[in-house]
Amino acid sequence: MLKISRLTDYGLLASVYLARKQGQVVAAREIAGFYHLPVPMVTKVLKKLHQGGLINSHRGAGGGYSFDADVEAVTLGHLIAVLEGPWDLTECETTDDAGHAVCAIRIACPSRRFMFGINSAIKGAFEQVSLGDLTRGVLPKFYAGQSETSVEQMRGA
Amino acid sequence: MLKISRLTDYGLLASVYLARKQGQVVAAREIAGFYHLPVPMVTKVLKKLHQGGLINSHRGAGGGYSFDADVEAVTLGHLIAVLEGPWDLTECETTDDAGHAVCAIRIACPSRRFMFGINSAIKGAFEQVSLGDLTRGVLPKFYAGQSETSVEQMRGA
DNA sequence: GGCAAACAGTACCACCTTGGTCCGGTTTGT
DNA sequence: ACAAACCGGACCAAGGTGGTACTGTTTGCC
Repeated sequence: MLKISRLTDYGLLASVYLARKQGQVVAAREIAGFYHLPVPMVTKVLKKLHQGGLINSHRGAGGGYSFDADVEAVTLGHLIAVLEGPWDLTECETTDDAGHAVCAIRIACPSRRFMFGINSAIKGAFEQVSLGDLTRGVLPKFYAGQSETSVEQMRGA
Repeated sequence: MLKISRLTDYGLLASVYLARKQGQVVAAREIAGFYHLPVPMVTKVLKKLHQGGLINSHRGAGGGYSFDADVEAVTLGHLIAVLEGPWDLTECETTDDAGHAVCAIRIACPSRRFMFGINSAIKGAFEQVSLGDLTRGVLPKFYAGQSETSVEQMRGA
């Protein structure tokens, strides 16, 4: 029902934590402790981020994970893509194992074309927020005329 | 995982069907037959639409549902709000029965402020599409510079 | 060399939501 | 009176989600 999974949420928190300690090696335990989250959940999500190539892992004693890239080069869209996997608002374009469209009325469907547009809009919105924005807690250019203003202002609107 | 429920999807189809036969009374059976959907599912969703005040119901033999309003006055956002109920990308602002915030780290959370913005962006996108647009199958002003063009063109971009 | 810290991988389970069905009741046109 | 159609539930199976546990493997450090 149009919700991000909690795991993805944890992933964003972990990413921000790592980004704020850019270049440093941080153990999963530390992140879990900071946010009061179950350790296994945090390790699970960190694995995903690592497999997605967003963070580096360091095994062995004193190991952990580190974010070494440019915080501006990573977008919220990128993070969600890695954490949530490929997603779509609808099954309009989904195909089964045999490659056949899941939706039986696909051709005649009145909403399919729109869902594609809405999808793009959402992904576009995600793409406009960088990890740097997240760590700073400041809105990016994304909202026309409200560039670099605090989100608090927006909430009042 | 960021998907609208199938029930909501059915609701959109039913709305379009009714909007195309604006003012006419149509039985749930007819809509279900047209889209090859299970009748009880369609009735369920029509009930929701009726309770949400979007369509009128006519009981008794020869009864059914009718859409009598202006197709331009109803937005996709309105439809989804009725069909999906109140939703949010995250539980950032969700409160339990006692009115306490569900999220334990709400104040310090680095992504909360952004989720609010993204949420608004998505709801805004939904708000830009009218039921009339859906029935015509044409993109509205919503996409700057692509006003009133077929969505097919957009897909190629 | 051995211990412990920390990641890797995988299996497992309880719970909730979702999609779908069914049934008895009420309204109303013919 | 009868049947068509909505009304309002209860009900159930399946799948996804959140969370736990356990067994490796790597590596720093004494």
